[in-house]
Amino acid sequence: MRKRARRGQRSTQDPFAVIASNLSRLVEPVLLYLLATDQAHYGYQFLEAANDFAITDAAIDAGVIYRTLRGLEETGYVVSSWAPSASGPAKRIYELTPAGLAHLKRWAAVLEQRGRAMVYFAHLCADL
Amino acid sequence: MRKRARRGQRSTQDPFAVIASNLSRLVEPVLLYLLATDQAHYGYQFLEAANDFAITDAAIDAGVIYRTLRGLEETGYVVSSWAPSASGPAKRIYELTPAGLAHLKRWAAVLEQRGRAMVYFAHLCADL
DNA sequence: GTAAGCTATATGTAAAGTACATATAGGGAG
DNA sequence: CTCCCTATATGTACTTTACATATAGCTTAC
Repeated sequence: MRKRARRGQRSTQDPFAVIASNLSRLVEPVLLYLLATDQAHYGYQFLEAANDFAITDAAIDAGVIYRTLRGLEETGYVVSSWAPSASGPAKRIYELTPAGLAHLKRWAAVLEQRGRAMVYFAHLCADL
Repeated sequence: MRKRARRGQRSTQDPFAVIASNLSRLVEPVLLYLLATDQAHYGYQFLEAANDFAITDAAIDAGVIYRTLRGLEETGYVVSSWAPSASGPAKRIYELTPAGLAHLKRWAAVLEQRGRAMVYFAHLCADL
C-alpha cells in the first residue's frame, strides 16, 4: 500500500457523512464483490482494493473491514481458513459461499433501485 | 394520515439497513426538498409527505424528523416560527434560507454521483 | 362531560454503527 | 537491532438510529 490509509475525518464535520464518505454499510457488498471476482481474499488485500473502489472514495477503516468479514462469516456468507505466508505473518483467507453470492445479488437489486431513486431525486433538486 | 406510521423494523433483522430502509441521513435532503417545493412546512406535514417519498420506502420516525429540523435550524439552513392553529395545537413553521437551498444543491450533486456509482456497481454484480 | 382519537411537537434511552487508536506479531532491509 | 511493511485484531468514545413515551389542543361520539 502506498499510503498509510489516511483517516477520513467526518462525524461533526462532514454533513454528507454516510452516503458521501465511506458509504458505511456498503462495505459489506463491496467485500462480497471483491471476493466473488477474486480481486481479494484476505483482510489486508481488501483494504487496498476497497480504497481504489468507485463507490467508496474515502479510506476504509481496517477495523471495519476485519469486523465486517467476521460478521459475514457468522452469517455464513463467507468461510475462512489460515494460510501461512512465506514472507510475513499468516493470512486469514476468505471464500465466498453460495449463500454469500445470493446475498450479493440481493444487495445489487437494492442498490440498483436505491441508486436510481437517488439520481432521480438529484434531478428534481437540480430543477429548483 | 391514514396509518399510525408503523415502525420500520430493521437493526438486527434487516441487513440492508441504512440504504434499504430509512436511508438514514437522506432525511435531511428530503426535508429540504419538501420545504423548497412548498410541499411541507412543519413537522407533522413532513411526516406525511416524506412517507410517500420515493427514496424512502419505510416509515420515517417522527423523532428523527423533529430532531433533524432542529439540526437544520442550528446550522442556519432553515428558520422557524410558531403559528397558532384554529383547530388543533400550534405548529412550528419552517422556512428555507438561501444557505439551505445551497446545501440542498450540494446534496443533489453528491446523490447524483453516489447514485450513479451504486447503479454501476449493481450492474457489475449482475454480471456474476 | 368525558372518553377516544387525531393533530402536533418533543425528548428519553438502548442499541447499533463508525472512527480512531492501539496491541500484537512475522519478516525483510540496512 | 531497529525500522518499516505486512497482517490481524480489539478497545472505546462518539454519533446515529429505532422505538417508546410525554405533553397538549381540539373534535367527535356516546
